[in-house]
Amino acid sequence: MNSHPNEPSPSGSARGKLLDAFTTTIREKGYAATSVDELCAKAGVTKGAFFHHFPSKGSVAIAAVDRWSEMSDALFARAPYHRLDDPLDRILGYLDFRKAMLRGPVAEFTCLAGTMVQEVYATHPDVRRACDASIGGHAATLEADIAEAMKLYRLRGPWTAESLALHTQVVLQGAFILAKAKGGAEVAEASIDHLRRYVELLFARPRTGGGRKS
Amino acid sequence: MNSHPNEPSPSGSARGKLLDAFTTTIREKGYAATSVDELCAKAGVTKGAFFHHFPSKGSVAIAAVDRWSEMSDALFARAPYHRLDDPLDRILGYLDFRKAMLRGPVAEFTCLAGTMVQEVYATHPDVRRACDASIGGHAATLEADIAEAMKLYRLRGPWTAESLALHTQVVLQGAFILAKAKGGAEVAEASIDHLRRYVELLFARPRTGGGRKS
DNA sequence: GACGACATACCGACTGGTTGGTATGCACGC
DNA sequence: GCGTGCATACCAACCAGTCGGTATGTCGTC
Repeated sequence: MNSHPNEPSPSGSARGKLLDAFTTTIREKGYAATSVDELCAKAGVTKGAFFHHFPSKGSVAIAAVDRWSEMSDALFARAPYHRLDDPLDRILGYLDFRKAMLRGPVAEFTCLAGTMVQEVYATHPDVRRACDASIGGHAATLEADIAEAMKLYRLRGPWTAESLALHTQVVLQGAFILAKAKGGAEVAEASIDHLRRYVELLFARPRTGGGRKS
Repeated sequence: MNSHPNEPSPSGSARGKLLDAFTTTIREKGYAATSVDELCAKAGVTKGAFFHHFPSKGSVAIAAVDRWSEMSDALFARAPYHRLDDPLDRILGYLDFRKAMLRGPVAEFTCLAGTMVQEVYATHPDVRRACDASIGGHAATLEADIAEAMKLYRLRGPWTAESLALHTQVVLQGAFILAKAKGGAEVAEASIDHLRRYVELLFARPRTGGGRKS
């Protein structure tokens, strides 16, 4: 899946540092506004190193998105909500986890793939595909829990596990945009609250206490 | 609110044509990847005309977003769902209207402000503000109907009219991103369906038939 | 109704800096 | 002695923005 044959490209190497610099810079300024020179400066490497490791600017984008997917897969895989018994609790746990991630500057909690795909979807088809795979792949990790919860609970309305999984990503991506527009994460938090409430309403809980939560 | 003293800058004039070209091009390729020369070529005017009407590239962005707001305000203001008696029906009518707008190429139904703010939120504060005002202003037009519906129906969960209005925009903006990533509007439609179902669940309808709808 | 003074709308050549990308060189490990 | 991993120097294309100029009004005033 990585563009280089083997090597996980550690952050210490020039390649890894370029990937890091790309990821953080694109989330701040976007793809087109970020120049190769700037990337090299931030990574502390020269342009020669850049074009030694990547044949073009677009190819770093693909490599960075691939690595982004791997790192976020790992991050979510080891998150504590997976240990919950009830699949619905795991879904809600995922949303709580995402909400808790909304800390610090906007550029530090937003999604690389979502940010980049807006700019390049029409001009760089291969980058678009990589971003789609990243978002879709992440959504797919939710699908199993959703499908399992659909068997356990009485449902409201006809919908598929896939569409709900994608809907969670829609809300998150949209929340990032509003957070950028407003300059703060509060809107994003409120929207995740709405999404959480929606999920709770979709799966009619058999019994036990009411729902508090903002 | 317009950057020029009077004049609504009709589409026939150089200024209007530049605004049109800007709006369509940015939704395809983004802000940074669109050059002033390209804008002039698409508008069929010269660079001299461009810098006669706008002091900088960034200032077209602001003028274009302002015009975008005005035009979309007008579009939604004359939409038929406003004639419905029930405020909840108006909210659902708005969502149906938005869903029906998802036709043709992705670049033709996406939002200028949402697309642009991703790129410039950290680098062009004035453009960011204009985008925020555009999205926030549009959300505000929903708030009255939501507030009215909140008085008529029994509600599930604690939330404000403002947060739900913003949540609708979050879902729409996110739906546009996923549509760009996947290269089609289907995800966006499915997400609006989810949002519609959420709204129906939030406002507990007193009686009368069940809810069909996809 | 002719006159000059000034404004608006636009043209297109030009500039200095930046862009993505290339060509070449070199140090070091195997 | 040869590939890997860089560094330096360089390039043509392109970038946003400038500037001197023109064509077409539109005033006031005599």
